[in-house]
Amino acid sequence: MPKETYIPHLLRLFRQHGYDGATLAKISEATGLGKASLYHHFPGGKDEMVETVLDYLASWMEQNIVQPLQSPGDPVVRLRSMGDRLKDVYEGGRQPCLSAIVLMGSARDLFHQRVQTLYQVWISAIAAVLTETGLAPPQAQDRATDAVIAIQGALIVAQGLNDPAPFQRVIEELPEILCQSSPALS
Amino acid sequence: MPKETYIPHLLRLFRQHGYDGATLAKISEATGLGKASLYHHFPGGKDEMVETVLDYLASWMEQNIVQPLQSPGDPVVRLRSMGDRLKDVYEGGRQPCLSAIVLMGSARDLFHQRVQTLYQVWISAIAAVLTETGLAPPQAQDRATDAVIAIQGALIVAQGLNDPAPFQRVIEELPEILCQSSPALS
DNA sequence: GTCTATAAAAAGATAGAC
DNA sequence: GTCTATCTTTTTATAGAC
Repeated sequence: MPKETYIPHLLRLFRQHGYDGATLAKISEATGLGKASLYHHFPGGKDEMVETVLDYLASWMEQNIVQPLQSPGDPVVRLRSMGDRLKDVYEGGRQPCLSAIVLMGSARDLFHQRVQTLYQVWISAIAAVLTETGLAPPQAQDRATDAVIAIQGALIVAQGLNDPAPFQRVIEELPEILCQSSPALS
Repeated sequence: MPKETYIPHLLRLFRQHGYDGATLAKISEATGLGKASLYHHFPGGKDEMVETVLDYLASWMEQNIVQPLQSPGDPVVRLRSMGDRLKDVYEGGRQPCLSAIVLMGSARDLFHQRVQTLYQVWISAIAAVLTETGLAPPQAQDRATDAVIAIQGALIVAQGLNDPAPFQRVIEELPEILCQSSPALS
């Protein structure tokens, strides 16, 4: 099987156990591949596996978040579509964010640049939409940052409370709040 | 030295490397104690070390967050004092949250109950302040949850962008936003 | 309370057959 | 492309001296 086949398994596993907690034994079990086969697909070992998944997530974000945000139409509608995609990828708030996960392990330095770029791209895409609504660029940047803060925070709190409701509420409310003329989060 | 001596070192190390990434070798180096000495203080190994640090953080939160929030005075002032203490403990946004860290490793199940209780206590304390301002209990609960979401999210984004500014901005703005009659975050 | 030394287990990685 | 078997290194944990 081509190595792309295993990206969903790897994503799930790294989200569940973190970089350091996802041992080759667990990866082997989750993918159904022996260790040697894993090294055939990913000669660089775990690092290359995480890299592959992060690359996949970057292209997922480009396709499912950034491009839809750049398309024409009502800003609120476009932000709602972002929310729908986020509910998909985070399974309604039941799954944590891999970017946050890799920031919190011994692999932070290794992948920090990738995560930073991913956040920057995401924030910029939201900010571009908000400037369309008449918001000045600096305020749009702050408010877009607050949007990502709310999403990431909601994922953490949903994990902590073991209840996806906070995440879902944030996703519902975010589009309108972001487009209010009186800033809510910024 | 009594084992409390090593709590700050352990806190720093677990925040930096996560539960799985903080090996006994690193802990030994950070504390200046040999492995055998570590087991003398913490017979339960790493699990007991994390437990000890989480217990410390729970009592820190009771003293520095919950009690000040319950004291008399202007709600905005009390929430600002919470912000000051958070800036201390998270070193201005340069350090991640240990609660979030333990949620994202192989020790999640082991410590999840502790983290859940900690979040619940924190949210309830904020909600109690907000009901004082005339907010109905359900809305106060939601808005208090949003406050913790904003704080946790700001820590993640500050880590991801490698820039403490988002955290500091959230801390500055939070007290007023929470006490606005027109809800900002909820 | 701290150390050195050592054991036991787990994790990462590779060789070579099929 | 996948496997079994093996090897190396790291990690956790303990025994026993000081």
